[in-house]
Amino acid sequence: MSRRPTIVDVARVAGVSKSTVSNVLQNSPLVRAETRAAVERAMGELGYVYNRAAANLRGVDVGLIGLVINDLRNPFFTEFAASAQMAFAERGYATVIANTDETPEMQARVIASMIEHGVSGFLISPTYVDDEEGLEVVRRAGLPAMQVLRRIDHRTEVFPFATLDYEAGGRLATEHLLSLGTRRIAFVGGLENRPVTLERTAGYAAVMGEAGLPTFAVHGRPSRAFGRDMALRLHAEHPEIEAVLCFSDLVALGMLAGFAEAGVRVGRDVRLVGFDDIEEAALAWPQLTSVRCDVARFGREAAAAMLEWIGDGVQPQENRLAPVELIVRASSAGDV
Amino acid sequence: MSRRPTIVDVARVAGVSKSTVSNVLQNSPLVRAETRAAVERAMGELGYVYNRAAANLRGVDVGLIGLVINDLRNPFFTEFAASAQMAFAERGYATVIANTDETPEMQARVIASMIEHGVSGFLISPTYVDDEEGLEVVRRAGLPAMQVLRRIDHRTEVFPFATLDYEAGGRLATEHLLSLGTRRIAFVGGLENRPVTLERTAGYAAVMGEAGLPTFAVHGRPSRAFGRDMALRLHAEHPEIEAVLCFSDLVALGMLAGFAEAGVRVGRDVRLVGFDDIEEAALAWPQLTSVRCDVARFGREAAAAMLEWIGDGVQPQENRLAPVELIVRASSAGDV
DNA sequence: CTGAAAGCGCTTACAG
DNA sequence: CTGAAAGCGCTTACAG
Repeated sequence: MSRRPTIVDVARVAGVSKSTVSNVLQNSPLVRAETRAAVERAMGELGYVYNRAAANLRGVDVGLIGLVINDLRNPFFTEFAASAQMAFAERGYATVIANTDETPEMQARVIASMIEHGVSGFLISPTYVDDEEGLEVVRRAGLPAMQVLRRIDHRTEVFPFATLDYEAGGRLATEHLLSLGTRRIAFVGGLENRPVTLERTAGYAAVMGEAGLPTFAVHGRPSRAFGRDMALRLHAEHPEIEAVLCFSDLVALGMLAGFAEAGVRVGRDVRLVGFDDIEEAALAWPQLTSVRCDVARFGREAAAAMLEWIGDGVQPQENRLAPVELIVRASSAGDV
Repeated sequence: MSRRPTIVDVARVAGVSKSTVSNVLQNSPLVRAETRAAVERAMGELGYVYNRAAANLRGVDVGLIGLVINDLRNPFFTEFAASAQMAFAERGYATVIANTDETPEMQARVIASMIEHGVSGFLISPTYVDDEEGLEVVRRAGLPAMQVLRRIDHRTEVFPFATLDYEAGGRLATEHLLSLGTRRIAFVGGLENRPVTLERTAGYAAVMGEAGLPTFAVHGRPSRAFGRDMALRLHAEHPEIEAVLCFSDLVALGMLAGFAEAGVRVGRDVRLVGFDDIEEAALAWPQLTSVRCDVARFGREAAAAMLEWIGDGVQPQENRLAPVELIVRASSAGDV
């Protein structure tokens, strides 16, 4: 574990000055081809590795992006994080990822830590915080940051916000269920008063209202367990419900299990629609109709917007809604 | 976006030298309480943030760990990554995470990038590579690295290996099925000749052999889709099979869907056991018997071992097997 | 096209 | 207990 070679070592071996080595590193057009070759040979010989910390000190972009995720274990966010990370990697950026587990304290700590590490910018899917202090430290550090999927700071002129067009998804799903002739449609899942819940519910409520129908919503943790419980409860207490639009596929998959347990045939006795279209939706039985949110593409686009901001200084638009799409399968439409 | 304050600015405001500021930063016991207080006040006033890159240059541990994951989208690895990351965060370490998507090229690139960023060590769940070059660059950089969950480099004296005791899991599951009276037990899933597959199959094969029973194995991608296909095929072509031990819960959940589709009652007509005990196992219908691999604990322990290595120089033992446990539910035992 | 020199923000002996 | 000085590995004008 001897000292790692530096540009000075490379320079000595290549018989040039360290400035020249640095120029090679910078891909400067100034340096002659033979010189470059000699330097590169020396690097290979010595096993030289670039020291970004040193470069950073001189004010160069370190090539590090901070990715702060409220719940990395949720497949939806995992997909987002993985897609964004890989898009960054393709452009030569490494990604510091942290799971805040929905705790504001964790979020504050990891953001502070990432600033210390000199990240060039942030993509943050934030935890809901009471105070508006959440992202203030980022602004003070003068770092570009985008809020994705959840907006906790209303200053979108400072922290541009990008998400999927959930409201449109809610509309599409509800219109679909109406078109099948169902009238008594419930909305299940999603924590009350969360922006995401409000958006997903809004499209549903709007379409129901336009059709002159009453809404019926039960909110709660968007988990499989909640879905299962609600399926059993709806079956027992509200057998009149003909269709359910779920806050998320996790809830819908839980309801699928709960209905199976209760002997209710999904797609026939009751129509079920999920939200997100995670991989499993197509593999469940019956297959789950769902609002597809192409989160992989969303992740790549968010990464691209961030890099454009860092690289060319073009700040992303304040609010960006990525389109969604309804994927119809057997859980809502019977034997399709 | 003016220049960020440095220790020199803090020193000026606090009326001390920059050495003293640095001593405060290092929590040196040398500095007087009042001086420390004055320095901390100045830091707060200026919004000072520590610059780790600069500290790193002086040879201090940057507090960055590299986490290289072959498939971050797989919930099993997500859980591992999230647990490890959070354990590192608790000890003040940030984590650079990269998904290599099972490609050796990606793996080589992200490892190189992390070395440039000055990580203090690696936790690597590697991609299978043909050449043995995979981790060589890490060794040359003199960095500590553990292989987790998959061993691609046999030099465990250099790259200690830690995984879960899959063979014991296979034994437990097979003994359980035998104890229920089933004799024709198949093993489904897992890519052929992968170490993980071999380990998970080994326990099954050993117990079957001891019981004087023949083995029957079908290998393939450990995905839901594969599981569903195999359920349909087994039902059609091998109705004599009484029980199935799956390579993973994903395969088992796929089989659950496939059997449902085929009208086969799992837990009665056929007994099914999964592997990993992901959250969904307990929420499927029927609930899935599974070999529980406490990957969250495994992630925390791997992180702890890494930090001990970095901090105190104690290299982890060469091969470490974390215990597993069989969780019996309805898919194998009927109405339990 | 190449080299000598200054400086990025910190830490670390060392002297006081 | 505190400060002056050197140096970590790089980049960046600038002079040649």
